[in-house]
Amino acid sequence: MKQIAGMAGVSLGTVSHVLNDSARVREPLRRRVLEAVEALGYQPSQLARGLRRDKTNMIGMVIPDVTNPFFPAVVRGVEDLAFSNGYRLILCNTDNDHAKELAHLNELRTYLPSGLIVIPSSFSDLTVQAERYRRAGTAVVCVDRLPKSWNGDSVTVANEEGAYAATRHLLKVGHRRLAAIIGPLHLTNAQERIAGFRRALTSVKLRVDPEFIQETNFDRSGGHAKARLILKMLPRPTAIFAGNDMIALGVIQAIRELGLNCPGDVSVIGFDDLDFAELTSPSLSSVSQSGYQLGATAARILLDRMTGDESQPKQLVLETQLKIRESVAPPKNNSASGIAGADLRKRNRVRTG
Amino acid sequence: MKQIAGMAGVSLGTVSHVLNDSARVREPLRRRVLEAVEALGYQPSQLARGLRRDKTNMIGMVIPDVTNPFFPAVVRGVEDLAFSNGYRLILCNTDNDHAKELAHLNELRTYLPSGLIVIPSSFSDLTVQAERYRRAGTAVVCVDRLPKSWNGDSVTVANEEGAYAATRHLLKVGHRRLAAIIGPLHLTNAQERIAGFRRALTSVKLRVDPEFIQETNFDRSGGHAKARLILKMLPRPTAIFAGNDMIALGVIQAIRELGLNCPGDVSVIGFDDLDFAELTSPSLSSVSQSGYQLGATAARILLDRMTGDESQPKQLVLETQLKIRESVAPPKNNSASGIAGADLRKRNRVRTG
DNA sequence: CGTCATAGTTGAATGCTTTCAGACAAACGG
DNA sequence: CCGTTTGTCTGAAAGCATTCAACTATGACG
Repeated sequence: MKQIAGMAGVSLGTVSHVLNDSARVREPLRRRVLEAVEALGYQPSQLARGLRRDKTNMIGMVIPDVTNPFFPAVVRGVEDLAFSNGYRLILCNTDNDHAKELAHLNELRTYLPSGLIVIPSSFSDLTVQAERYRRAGTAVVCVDRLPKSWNGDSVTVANEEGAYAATRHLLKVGHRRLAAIIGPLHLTNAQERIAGFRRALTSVKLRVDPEFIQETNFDRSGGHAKARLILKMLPRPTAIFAGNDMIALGVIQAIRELGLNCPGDVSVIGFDDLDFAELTSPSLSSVSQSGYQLGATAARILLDRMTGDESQPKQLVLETQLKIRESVAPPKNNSASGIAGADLRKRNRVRTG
Repeated sequence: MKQIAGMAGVSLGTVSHVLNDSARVREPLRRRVLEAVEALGYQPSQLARGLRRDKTNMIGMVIPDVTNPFFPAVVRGVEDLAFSNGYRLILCNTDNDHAKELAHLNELRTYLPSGLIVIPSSFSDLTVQAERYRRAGTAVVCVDRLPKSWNGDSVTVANEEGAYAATRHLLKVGHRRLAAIIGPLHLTNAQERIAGFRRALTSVKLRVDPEFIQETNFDRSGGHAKARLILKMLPRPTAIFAGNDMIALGVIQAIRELGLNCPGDVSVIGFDDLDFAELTSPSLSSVSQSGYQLGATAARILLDRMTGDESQPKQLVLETQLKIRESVAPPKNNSASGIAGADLRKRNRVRTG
């Protein structure tokens, strides 16, 4: 920068003004500066700039795991908007690990990001942390799930309604013995989805055996393990609502391994409608939500905040859409599914209202 | 920091020394400083630190698109190693767009990252850019593909061998009319894969009709479009080598749409062995490579460089592994596949040697 | 007890940019 | 022709942590 000033015969201040349009500079000078910048291939140090301005052009993004196909979509949504507005993303994976999340959140702040978008892993930290960010003038938007008593901006989907619709569909095609395998219940999206599932059952006066609702991680192996567990209970459920598509994948795998057929013996419906849902065999029915939209919307709110929007916290809830594919079919007529075995274990507590 | 110094009754210099172990500090002072740090919840500004040290604890990572399932795996590999060594990732998507890549590369430098890991989108820029980074003392590692005349560190997989093995397998089960749909040929991995494909054919003295080798994007829609094109040629190929799994997905989709059967009418083999490969219908045969390994290895090299490894550039090449699943089967005996239609168009230039 | 080496501490400079207050010149009004 | 205003430009401070040279105890030794 000093070089530029020298070459253009102006002061540092002027160079800065040209670069930032922060003051009127006469055309000839302006041109000389710009030429020098060009000639030297100068790029301002974002570090120094950030230090001085108390704010960088970075947006922090904290997600559980890039490797889970749902999250990259969100990231992408954020990145697109961020990039086109001159912001860059600094990405952190928490692995749903409390401690890692805290570490990231603490360190990220010292980079003075302009904004922060979080898919929270823990139920409490963020509320405290976000307060610190806000005090430092950094807007925070929460996506996909919310920490306990979150009162800032957020973008989520209508999990409860989505799950309700999915379950209603299962009921409509004739299923009566339903099970659910859901993600960690400290996550609000898992809570809401299971609530939707329950409400649907209640709406037709059906009760579920508590053991037919299993909590696990939002991943394939979790779904697989719990599905094996559930499918060995007799009488076995004729349909399983999976908390997300990864779980659903595990469920389908388990069904196959146990020599059963999906949807013949057991119908499966997932949540997320990931790209591969229509490619699996059988193709997966799912509650569709757009990760990209989620991310883009969050970024939109953030950008607005960054440009001075001081309105009340926004808690946006995006719609979901039910996608029925091959993995859901009516139950077999006499739903023989293991009734024969309903002997010793008295599992027949599920009853029609 | 000034507060800390005040509270502990020492100078700024001492605080810094305690925090960085940059000089011996007597125990009582040291303790007082640490206590003050604790009490105030102080975290050093990474910005100021970076500015002073001419280096931040960030590692820049430039990839084509997080949304393509292969790349997150690489990212994850990098992140794991980076994080556990105290480095953070700053992630940029280029969308295979030359200009965007350049912009990212230029701006990223001004953050003074400690290292840079790139999956290049363009064939030339990086070589120039990397030189600038190196002059600034920043190590650069190239992953997955290389730009033209790259002479720095890199980690790739044995694309040529992988493609060769895959093609040999197709030949072995009896296919003679092979087609390939490959990614952009300015990318080295695409070049190498198609080279492997060709070498396999040559090795059994088979020649391919040039129109049976189609170039497109490494994505589903590309594979879909080109597959539709190829499958309408008569006689139609009995097997298609897809440049990656996304392309393969598009191919399978096209096969289905044209009322054909995979693997009955057309066998398909992909490259990457993405997670979903075993879940599609039919499950996808593929050349397996580990994105995670790729990323982790690159990060390893980078970390070594950052701690002073000045040895010759390393050009690591990881092995691939052939995974045969349902999508490959022997061709139908009389490979009737449209010979009937081999009329007007004289497409019958493929011949056995 | 003076001297000297050593270990421990400090103050100030430094990195790069932004920004604020002030300087300067030209233009304007009286 | 002088005082103001307006429009440009400059110089220096500030932001935060690191680091180097310099300084002060501390203790050893003669």
